[in-house]
Amino acid sequence: MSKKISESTVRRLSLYLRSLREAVEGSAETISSEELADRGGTTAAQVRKDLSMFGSFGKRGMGYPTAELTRAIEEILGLHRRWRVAVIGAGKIGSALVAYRNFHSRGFEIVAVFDTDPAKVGAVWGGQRIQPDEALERVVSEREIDIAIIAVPGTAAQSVADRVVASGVRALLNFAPVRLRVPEDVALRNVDMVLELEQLTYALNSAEF
Amino acid sequence: MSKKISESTVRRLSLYLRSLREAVEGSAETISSEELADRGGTTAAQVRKDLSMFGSFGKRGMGYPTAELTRAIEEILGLHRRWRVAVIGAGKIGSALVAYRNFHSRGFEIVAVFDTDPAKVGAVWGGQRIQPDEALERVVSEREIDIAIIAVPGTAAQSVADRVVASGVRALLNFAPVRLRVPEDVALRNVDMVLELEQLTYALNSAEF
DNA sequence: GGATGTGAATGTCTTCACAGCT
DNA sequence: AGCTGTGAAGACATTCACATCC
Repeated sequence: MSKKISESTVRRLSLYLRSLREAVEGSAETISSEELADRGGTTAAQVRKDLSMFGSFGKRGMGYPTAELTRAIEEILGLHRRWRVAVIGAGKIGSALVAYRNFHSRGFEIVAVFDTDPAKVGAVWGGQRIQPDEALERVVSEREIDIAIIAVPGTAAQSVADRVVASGVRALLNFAPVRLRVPEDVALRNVDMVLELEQLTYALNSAEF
Repeated sequence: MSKKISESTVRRLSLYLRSLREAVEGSAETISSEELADRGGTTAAQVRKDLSMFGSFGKRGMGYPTAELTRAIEEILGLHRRWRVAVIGAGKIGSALVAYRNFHSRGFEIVAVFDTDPAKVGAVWGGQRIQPDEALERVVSEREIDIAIIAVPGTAAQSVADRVVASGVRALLNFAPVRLRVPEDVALRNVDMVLELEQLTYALNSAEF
């Protein structure tokens, strides 16, 4: 165990975790690498390799104990604690994120929402009063935000990123269709819906040879 | 050229395309692999490899002609035509998608929206009347939907996927946090926001060693 | 017996480095 | 001279296959 962990491995851990939670609910005591593979869309060998990077969780001949492995993966992914999230941009996407129930149930707490539009500031969404853009730096550091979700137009995204990073945030989830520059100790993930659609059109377009 | 194209290559083509459009607007006649690399967050060699998979677009000593390369990549990605999209599920996410202006400007036309909730059916969003779930099969095939965006709860997602695939759709963009099973000739991309957040918490959690 | 954990083999993607055009 | 296009090398990821242990 304990080599360098690839991004794909981490992504698969999240998928295994989901299957494990279902298995725990279905009160299965153990689960095999093969079943985890099936549900996660990969192979049994891959599952074993991924897990072996972090330790030895299974029992030979038996499989993996579901409850224990669930806790182990939660620990690896940092899900043993709750995380404080700010949503920046109270447009349609921001609104959908604030209302998204899966965040809360998976340990993510939206504790601040921001917008530049004075008409929106002051409104209350899901218990959060929308705060003005000027309050960004102060509130982000006071409220100890762990993760900033950027849901502003592309033109504003880099500036928002710079400001939250300067205020101490080390993880960004960016919905704007632009490539953000961040210091290398800041984690960044992009959700880019047009890009996903373009992967689909590529597939459609090449399929009709 | 003309070997098997990897998913990463296609993803990068979308990013190059974005930079190219900016370059065209800035009226740059040509662009070098190095500049494309910079803007796309990759290396010059990677840009040249990616492009060389599809042809020989550059001039040695000069770089790539921006306008021509833009058209070439649009052609490769299938963006020389418009695509007909259905959004299934008129919740918060569906609502954000219907309102998302970048779709339309990038060649994606939302031509149908569906929901099971009788209270929502009949409402008009962005020019689209929300249609009842029962109309899914009929409308999807009549309106010749190319791409279905699945924005329903996880429990309903597989059934919706099966139905649109049966109605002839060959490309799905899934926002539900479940692994969908589709025939192998159907293109599928997932947008999974909890999974993205979990990649971030992994990074945060390992950073504080 | 049955399923894990893991080196070794294979496959895939990225980077290097330079020949070949313009 | 400058920058592309591309085989070859290198890095990385996945799959195989089997010894190991419950």
